[in-house]
Formats: sequence, structure tokens, C-alpha cells
Amino acid sequence: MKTTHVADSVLQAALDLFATQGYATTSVQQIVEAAGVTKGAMYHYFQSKDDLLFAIYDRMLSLQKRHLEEIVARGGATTDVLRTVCVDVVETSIDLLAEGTVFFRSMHMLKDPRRKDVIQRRREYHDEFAALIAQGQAEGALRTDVPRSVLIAHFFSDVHYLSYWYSPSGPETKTEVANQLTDLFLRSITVEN
Amino acid sequence: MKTTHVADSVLQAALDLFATQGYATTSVQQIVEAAGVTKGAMYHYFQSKDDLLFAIYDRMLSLQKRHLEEIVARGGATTDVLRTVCVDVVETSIDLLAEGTVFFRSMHMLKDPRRKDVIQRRREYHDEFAALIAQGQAEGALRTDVPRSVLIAHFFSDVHYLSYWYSPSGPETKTEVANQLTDLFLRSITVEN
DNA sequence: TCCAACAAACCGACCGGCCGGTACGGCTGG
DNA sequence: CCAGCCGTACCGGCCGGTCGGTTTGTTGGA
Repeated sequence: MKTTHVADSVLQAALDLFATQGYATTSVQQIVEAAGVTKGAMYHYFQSKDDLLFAIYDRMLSLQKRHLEEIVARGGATTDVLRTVCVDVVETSIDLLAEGTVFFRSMHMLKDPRRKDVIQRRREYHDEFAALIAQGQAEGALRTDVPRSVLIAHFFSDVHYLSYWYSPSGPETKTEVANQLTDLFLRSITVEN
Repeated sequence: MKTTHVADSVLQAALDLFATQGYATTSVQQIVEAAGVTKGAMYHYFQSKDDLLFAIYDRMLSLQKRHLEEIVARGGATTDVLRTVCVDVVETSIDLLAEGTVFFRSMHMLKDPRRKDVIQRRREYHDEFAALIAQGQAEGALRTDVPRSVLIAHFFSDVHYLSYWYSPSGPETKTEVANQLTDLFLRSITVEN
């Protein structure tokens, strides 16, 4: 436990600073000062500044994927599963608001082997969601007159945009927003009665 | 015309590089080399690297605002105006895809007097859109059981996300996508029959 | 129980390199 | 001949990363 204290506080400081100032404009010196450690200590646990960014992404992607798979594994009617997934994705994204901010803003800064890795895992996540939509379409519950890729982009756009407008101290709780956005999304992609 | 040739090519090069590499990781040297001019020439027309970023934002915001006001001034039934606005915003955003990428990714890099200015103009734009939604609600055409701020975020999220997935060389034309996204949005915010 | 021996954790001064910006001089069209 | 236009060489500063050395912890043999 004691061993990872330095690494943890560095990661937290990096996350905060990256989210507020951006990755490129945050110096390693700022990070270690905010974390209360020295550069030497930091470079003992991380190989590069890039490592910090990747660690943030890694944690977020792992958590999101785990959530998605747990819900899908639980089973149920397709539309119910889809609704549960949507609500959970929004709620999780609100929990990880800072990570999301950094993710979308600074992904292009990752060096190449790791950037490819992140893109691939993100794609897998998208594909799993796409499979749910496809299943709903096959069952006749979801509309097919709009390309599936557009439907998916339409959903993830909401998730993506959260960090640009949602504030935990605002009028709505994360659960309310999650249900509202999910409702708007499902209403738009369900076949007319 | 000749006078602005240097300024134009610098701006174009800056836009391309900012969109692909990010603002902070693009050096002034790269920009002037890509534009085929020298640093001295560039600094004759721009005061700082910041100027380039602001010029890009300024052009985009002006164009978007002009479009919105023209459509609103043209008048008509509220829901028709709203549809026209939505389609136009998406189409315009696709035309300015690179600008959008830079905007959302690098806005936090703008120095403060100008950042405030950009945020303010963006807010005015949002407010004008919000007024349209409010009018639709007052007429009973749009639902009121979801906070208006959420409805608005729901729309702008689509616009925002375009630069992350849409490609002009992809299967769908900008007009198709504009109509599809507008349709999804309006369907979700219209009152049930 | 104590100490030698070693490893891991950590420190912080330092480095090469690049970056935004400037100084200044020459060119050139009117 | 002058005023704007542009080229070039250069600067101070900061940044990511390193490296030799010190401290702290741990192990094992007598």
C-alpha cells in the first residue's frame, strides 16, 4: 500500500492538471509539486510524461469495458439491456468527468504504439454497443432507416459532450441526467407505433 | 489580395496543423514552413501564435452566427425554423470540420481576454438557439418534462461530436447526415401524439 | 542480537534542445 | 527616398528527462 502512495498522488495530480490546463501545457514540475513529491520519485514509477496519460486512459477504458460486459452478461430483453447500458455509461462518464475531459482533448498527444492501443480498445467498446443496436434492429424494435453508425454516434455524442456542460454542483443529479439523455436517445431510435 | 496572401496561407497551414497535431505541439516554425513563408513575414501579420488560434475561432463564430441570424430573420413556423437551423448547423459544422476539431480541443489554450470573448460569443449563440426551443415549448410543440439545458446539450453534442467520426469521404453526404441527425433530435424532443 | 551487504526508493542539480518571440538590416514598389 | 514588407540570425527561458549519490528497508549469517 505504502509503495503505491507516490504513484497514486502523482496520477491524481496529473489528472487534475491535465483536465484544467491540458496535457501539453502542464509541466512535469507542476505535477510533482502538486503531488508533493520530487521529479526523481515520479520518474522512478513512470517512464515518461506519456506514461501518466496512458495510465489515466487505461483505468478509464478498463472500467468502462468491465461495466458494459457485466450488464450484457446479466442478460434480459434487448431494449432493457440497452436502456441499462445507456444509463450506466452516462453515470460512469459523469463519475469520470475529468478523465473524459482529458481523453477527448488529449488523445492525439499519445505516442503511437499506445495511441493505437487506446483507439483499438475504444473501437471494441463501440462494436459491443453496436451489436446491441443491431440486435434491437433485428427484433424490429429499433429503426433501420438511419445508418447504424449514425445512431451510435448520436448516442456517444451525448456521453462525449458531458464534460463540456455537466457540473456535479449543477441542478441535476447524475442519475436524472442519465435517465433524461437515455430517454431522449431511445425515443429517437425506436420505431414509430 | 496580394497583401493578404501571406496571412491567408499561414492561417490555412495553422488550421491544418492544429487540427492534426494539436495547438501546443505545433511550432511556429512548422507553420511557416508549411505555408512557404518565413517567421518574419508571419510575425508581420500576426502578433503571436495565439493570434492564429483566435483568427480561426473568430472566422468560425462569425460565420455560424450570421447563418443563424439569417435563418431566424427569414421567419416561419417555429418547428420549421428549428428544423432549418439544425440542418444548417450540422452542414456548416461539416464544412468547418477542421475548425471544429481545433475549437473543442484547444479552446482552453487561448489567453484570457480572448478566451472570455470566445466563450461569450458561443454563449450568445447557445442562447439564441435556446430561445427557439423555449418558443417551441410555449407553443406546446416541444416537451417540457426534460430541462431545457439538457435538450440543448443534447443537440450540440451531435454537432460537437462530428469531428470525431464524420469523414467527407465516408458513405454519407453532409446533407444526409444533417437530415438524419436533425430527425433524431426533433423526434426526441417533440411531444408525444 | 547485531551488523554487514545489498537493493529499492528517492533526491535534486543539471543538460541538451527546442520554442516563441525579437532585432535589425536589406529590398522594393510607388 | 521612404515606408511597409520580409529574411535571418539570435536570445532567454523552459521543458522532459538523466544521473550520481544518499537514504531507507530488508535479509541472512555468525
